[in-house]
Amino acid sequence: MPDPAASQAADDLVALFRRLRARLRRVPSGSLTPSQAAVLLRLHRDGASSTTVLALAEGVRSQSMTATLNALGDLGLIERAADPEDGRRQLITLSPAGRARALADRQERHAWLAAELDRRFTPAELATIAEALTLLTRLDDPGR
Amino acid sequence: MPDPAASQAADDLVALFRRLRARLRRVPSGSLTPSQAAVLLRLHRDGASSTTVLALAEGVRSQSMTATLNALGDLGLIERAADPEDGRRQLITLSPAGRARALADRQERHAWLAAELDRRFTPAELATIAEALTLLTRLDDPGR
DNA sequence: CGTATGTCAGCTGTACTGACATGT
DNA sequence: CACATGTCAGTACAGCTGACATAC
Repeated sequence: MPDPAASQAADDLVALFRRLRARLRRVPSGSLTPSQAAVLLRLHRDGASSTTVLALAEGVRSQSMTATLNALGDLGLIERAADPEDGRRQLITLSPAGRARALADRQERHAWLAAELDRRFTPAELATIAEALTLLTRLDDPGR
Repeated sequence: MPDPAASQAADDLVALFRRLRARLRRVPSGSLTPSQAAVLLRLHRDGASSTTVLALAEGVRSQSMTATLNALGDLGLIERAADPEDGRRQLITLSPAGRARALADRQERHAWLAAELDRRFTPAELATIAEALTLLTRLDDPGR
């Protein structure tokens, strides 16, 4: 039987997720879908990658990542090249258009949420939130 | 230009959401889908309701709620009755089976997350998290 | 041969919009 | 009539599994 505080926090976390997710979905965000934007940003931050690596990083299956990459490819935002060292692998990089889009989209995507956080919370409250978010990333650590 | 701390928190919040959502999705949870379970729990907590009211509470359109309610109806977990005071409205209540399922599902659904929180965090850290979650619900407040 | 990478096809869950019947 | 409630049909997104080709 876990700590009642943990049980309460679990309830709150799930409830917050459901409601905030619906809220975030309604924020206009360029023409890219959320998963497309996430991959674009990751490529911009971490440089060239591959389907499998991106899938692991985003926590999805490689098949799902393939679909996202196909969409980004159709939009001309990424380029694929065979890895000279391993013919199975594809090196995926941002096209020039993709680089520009990553920057623009980042601005647009987080503007609403950042403004809301800034507007609704004091610096002290923001510090508490930031600390909790850092802690919560532990939930996503593998295994232990 | 918002506080850089707000901007950073917005980044972290979105990233945490993406990854934690994927994680939570993989937790086995009875046979009910997440949205079905959420509606069942709400009916159990708040009593009889209607399609429109439930849709507003869950932050979805009435058409989407209709689909969820149809699924719950097919499972025999809810009952619908015409509102005697307004023929357009349907009074939706839990069936006896629905009441039992709501309780059982609640246990099962949050067990994993509560155990993880309990396992990975100290009481002090849990307190920080609980405080931040309380703060963050403000984001979902209407308007101000 | 077994393993790893990546793709395609098909399914599910969830929400959306538009069109519409019905009741107030 | 306008308005509210609820439904059905069609579509989009994002994940999943299974089957498979290809390269190591």
